[in-house]
Amino acid sequence: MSDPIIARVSFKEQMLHAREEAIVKAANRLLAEKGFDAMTVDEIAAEVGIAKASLYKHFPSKEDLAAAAMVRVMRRAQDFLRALPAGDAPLDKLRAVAHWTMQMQLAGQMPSLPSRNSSLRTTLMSCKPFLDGLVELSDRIGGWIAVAQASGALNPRLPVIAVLYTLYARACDPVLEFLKAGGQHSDAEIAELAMSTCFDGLNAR
Amino acid sequence: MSDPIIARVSFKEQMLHAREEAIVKAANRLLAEKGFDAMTVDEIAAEVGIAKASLYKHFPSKEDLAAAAMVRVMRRAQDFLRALPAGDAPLDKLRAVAHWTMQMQLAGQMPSLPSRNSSLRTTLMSCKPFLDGLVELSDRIGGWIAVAQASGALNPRLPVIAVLYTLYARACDPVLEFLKAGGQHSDAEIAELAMSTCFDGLNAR
DNA sequence: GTCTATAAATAGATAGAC
DNA sequence: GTCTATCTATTTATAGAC
Repeated sequence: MSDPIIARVSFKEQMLHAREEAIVKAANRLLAEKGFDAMTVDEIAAEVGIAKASLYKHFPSKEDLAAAAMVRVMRRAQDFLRALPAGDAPLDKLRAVAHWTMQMQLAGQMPSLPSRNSSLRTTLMSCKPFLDGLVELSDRIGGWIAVAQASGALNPRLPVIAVLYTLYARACDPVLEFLKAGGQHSDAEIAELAMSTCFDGLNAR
Repeated sequence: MSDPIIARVSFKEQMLHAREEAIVKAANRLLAEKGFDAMTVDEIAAEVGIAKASLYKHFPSKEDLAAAAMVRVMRRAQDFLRALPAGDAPLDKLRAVAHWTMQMQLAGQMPSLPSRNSSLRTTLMSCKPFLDGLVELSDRIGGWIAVAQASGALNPRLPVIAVLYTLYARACDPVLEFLKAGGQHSDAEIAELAMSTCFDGLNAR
């Protein structure tokens, strides 16, 4: 067997990591359900089942905790992008990403974006892991957009940045929530409708 | 001249109304800028230039004040709909409405929609003027959508409710804010891009 | 590290003088 | 009706025992 001292440290670290993962996961869920301003640290602690003071031993502030949750989502998005088959056409990759973000939202795991002058925005703009992830994400997706436009698959008259922002915005599209509240459609149908309006538009073709 | 007593009462009422209009207007602006949860009653009072206690003489709560602002926007939307030429094709009317909501948002006058379990939602769901306005608006627009689909202008495979919700959602589309922050496009160009992605989609045609 | 208890700050709402 | 001053509740954050 391995050195007992190392093993014990490793076990402790695993427990620590698991606890922090549970905290960030709860924050992620509440961030999706009600947004940064409306959610409280008490709720997060209650959902994890620990005292609020314990939570503050792991994260220095509510903003930092929320930022960690945002970084976690960013990492998941990057993992998804990397797992896409390299041979797929750029348009197919873009559609896959859009569909993934919609499924994330329908599953209650996509944070609603912070309002314009929220304190969370300030923190995120100083959060290197988040910004780096955002830049890498935007570069990859932006590249696919440009190629898809050149090949005639995407409308070439739209600036790349406009298409990119539109895809980001559709990840938080309230239409999904509206239709889900209506109760007339399954999650799969809702995602298909949103995909259609996003890529094909409302007009007939 | 008219009866001086009546004239004086009328003048007072005009002042009262003007004051309340100023309050609601400030609330409307802040509702658009940072949303219901993030804005404070102190900010509203400061913007109007009155004491917070005075504000509470006009409106019983923050929720009621915000609801009044929402009703005001609803009334403006109804006025816009009624002013549309009766001879216009339904699709043109739908495009005109969408364009109007985008201009409202670019002008900082479109309230961002309250998060799922905000106390404002509860108040709005009990606010008859708002609900009546919403129903009338939805009926009118829904009728145009159905006709536009029957005439082959709009995609007939989309449920009317999905198109309606999409138009509502695009009134608060964060893409407009993103592009405006980018500083590369004028408001008119941004509105055109949003109109194109909404009705024509991202795909080439 | 986790807890209970509490501090410190903020925000919605009100009392009471004028 | 408007103001100043204050109340009450909530929320972020911390102190200190274990």
